[in-house]
Amino acid sequence: MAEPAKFSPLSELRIALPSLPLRLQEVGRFVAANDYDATTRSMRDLAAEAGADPAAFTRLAKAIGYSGWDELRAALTEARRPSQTSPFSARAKSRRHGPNADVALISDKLEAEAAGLPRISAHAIADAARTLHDAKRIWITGYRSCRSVAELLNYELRLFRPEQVQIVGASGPDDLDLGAFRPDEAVIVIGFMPYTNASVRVAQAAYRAGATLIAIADSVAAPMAEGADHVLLFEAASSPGFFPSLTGAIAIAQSLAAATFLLGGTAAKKRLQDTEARLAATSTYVSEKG
Amino acid sequence: MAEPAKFSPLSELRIALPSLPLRLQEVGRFVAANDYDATTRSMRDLAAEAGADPAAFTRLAKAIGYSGWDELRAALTEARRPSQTSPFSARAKSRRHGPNADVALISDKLEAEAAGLPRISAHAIADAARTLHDAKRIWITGYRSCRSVAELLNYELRLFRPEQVQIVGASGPDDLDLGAFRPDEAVIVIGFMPYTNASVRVAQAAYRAGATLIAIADSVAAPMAEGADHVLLFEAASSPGFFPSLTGAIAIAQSLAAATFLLGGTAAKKRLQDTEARLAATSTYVSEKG
DNA sequence: GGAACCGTGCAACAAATGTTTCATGGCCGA
DNA sequence: TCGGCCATGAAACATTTGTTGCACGGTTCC
Repeated sequence: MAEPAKFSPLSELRIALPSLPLRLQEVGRFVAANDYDATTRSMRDLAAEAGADPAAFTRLAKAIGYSGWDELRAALTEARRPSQTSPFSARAKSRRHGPNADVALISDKLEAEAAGLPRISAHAIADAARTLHDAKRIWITGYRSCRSVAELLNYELRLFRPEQVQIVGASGPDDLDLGAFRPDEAVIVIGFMPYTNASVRVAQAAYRAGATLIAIADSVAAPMAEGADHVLLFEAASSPGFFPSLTGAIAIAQSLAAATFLLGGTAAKKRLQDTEARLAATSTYVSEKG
Repeated sequence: MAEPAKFSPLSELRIALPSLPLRLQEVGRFVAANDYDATTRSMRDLAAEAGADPAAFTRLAKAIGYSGWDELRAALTEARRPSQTSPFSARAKSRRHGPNADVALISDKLEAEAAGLPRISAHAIADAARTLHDAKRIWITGYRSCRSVAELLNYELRLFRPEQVQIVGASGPDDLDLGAFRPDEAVIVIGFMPYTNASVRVAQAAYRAGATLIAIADSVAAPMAEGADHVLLFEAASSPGFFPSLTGAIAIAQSLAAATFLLGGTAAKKRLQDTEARLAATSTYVSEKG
């Protein structure tokens, strides 16, 4: 009965709309306008809100080629499913061959990463920064490629909070640090799939010690995010086929450091100036020439 | 019963997760990982796929403060509602002097960084990758916050070229490495204003030794870009007032690594697979569960 | 060692779901 | 004007839904 849907269900609906009975048009428009509710709420619920008969929804579905409302809704649900990376994969495939296929791939990668950045929640970062501001001490963890993110965060935070920030395992085996977590401290764990056992251990230790746990991960389902007080999400898999992308994690780390710095007020500002002055005094930097 | 949800339902779930019974944790993780299906499909369906008892879902919902699964699902549904186009609304609201003006700042920062990424030249990266592919050995340099970029590049390149990549100064004073540069080797120097003397010294040493010099910098006028065979530019100052942004540099580093990997062909692929297999064998990663 | 407790799966329950049937009312063609 | 047709709403239908009571097995605490 239900022919394979070549078009998106919403398109099918729009196309068939004009040739439908009056009431079905009404209901069809309602579905098109509220397709999210259509996938989540019940048929009777929708009927009540649309001021129509429940049966009209079943009839509508059959009128445009589905076996019933259930099947239409299933199609709508699949059409809305997130993480559909189809646009990129399709494009990457089509461009794969050619003289400079690698150039196209790099462009795609950059574009994808740029698209991923704005999805990061600024609110979540601001909240996490407040936590860091209140913490007596800040521990940072990241393994494998996430180590670079951890070290960047460590570096920037230490610019204005030198003695209160530290990477887990920096001064000896990780295990020694795990026992040092205290309830008024904050522990930041950075990781994405596949997750390293070590990072999960750190997160669990932080949780057990009662320390505030901040997870920077690619999913709320990440094991280090369990029991975390703050979870900052980034997209690691935005570029197909290559290593996972870290730009999102870097952006989060830098935003987090900047927000924490702002909360520090004049005290943080003075610390930063002191650090900069010391670096300048030891002639770390190339002197500016006219 | 159902208290007003201050946090997102997924956050509540995550926070409560560790203190839950074993089987409830299991289904909780499943819900967190498949929250879209959780809002659209039926409880029994989910239970079948998760290999758990349907009752567990009801119990999970009650355990974290909801009156039942229906209410939890309703909360998840609302949290996912697409009309929440946070980037614009959040910024528009808090743009003024509010309690959290920092949120607006973070949003701006992220947006600015996203806008900066596509300006990176894919061609320049592809050319530089070709150089790296031909190099007998690859040296990497970055100081201060650029150290994280250097280490990420080092990490990713070593995944498929273990013995030919190394950070300058990794095994002793920098000066020792400076004398080791050879004409058939490549040296990558990463830096932005203000430039550190050390990085400039490395660049000059590479130039004198006749090694191929690749500069990743914020300007063609950067001192380490003088005499460089390849200059990859990124925008460091895109966010006003804060620390310079490193997302551009990270994006370049990752694209560079990916492009070099592609040039490596099957040999590089095999190396990477070997590395991954070794990591898996030593149980570095959290084992995936069905 | 016994008792109380908790976590867990199974099965039965009432409620809600999507579907179908039926009766009604309006419309057009004869 | 009549007869057939179709759109429409209400009610009855079989399923499926989320829930709850109960029994079993393991653990903990006297």
